[in-house]
Amino acid sequence: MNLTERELITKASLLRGITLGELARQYELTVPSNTIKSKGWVGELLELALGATAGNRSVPDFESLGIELKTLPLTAQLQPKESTFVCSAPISNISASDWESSSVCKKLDKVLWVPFEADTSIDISLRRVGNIFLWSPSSQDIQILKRDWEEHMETIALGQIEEIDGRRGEYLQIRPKGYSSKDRTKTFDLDGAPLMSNPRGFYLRTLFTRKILEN
DNA sequence: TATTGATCATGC
DNA sequence: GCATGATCAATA
Repeated sequence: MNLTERELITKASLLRGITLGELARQYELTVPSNTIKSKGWVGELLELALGATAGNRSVPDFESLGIELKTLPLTAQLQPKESTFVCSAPISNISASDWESSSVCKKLDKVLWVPFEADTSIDISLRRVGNIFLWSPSSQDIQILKRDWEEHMETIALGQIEEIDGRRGEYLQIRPKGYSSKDRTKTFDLDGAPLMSNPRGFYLRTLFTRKILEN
């Protein structure tokens, strides 16, 4: 049942132009009337359609291929509309790690991008899937991502998590990630003393996914 | 109006 | 609570 990379790409290419409504019908899913209560729906639909197997385990969507699936919502101008969540930021333990062994690096090693129409004027069931493509970061991309990651991790290691905001990082930013701003998770302050803080996640800026899309 | 900060759903 | 999947909405 495990597809080869080539088979996956072929399968993905067949989805070009299909509407979310058509795809949902194939899997007997109901198209949500709005995305506010169904934020992850498109991602889950594409996981089904392409046979991703990871569920909510912390492994790539296509485990045997080491490929991560990411939907990429587009504006009416076919530009990326939103930043892309990568993974949560480790703020609770100072696990001495380097870029190569980081979750961010592993997640972005191979990504199957699924661009799709996300302009709100289009009915959800009529939004079309675009040209799905397999991508890996270029060496220049990696240089910048690695630098961003190292700067964020150093700030966290110094116990300055509260200083971090979404303005930091050229390609990779850190923003809140949780159920609400009241969410708290364990971390530490600049003296190493325990502190409760808002959970955060790593996100790719739209500036970066726009560059990806252009190539 | 682009970006940062806040939020929604589900499974275990 | 944290992993998965993200988009909404206030504000600069």
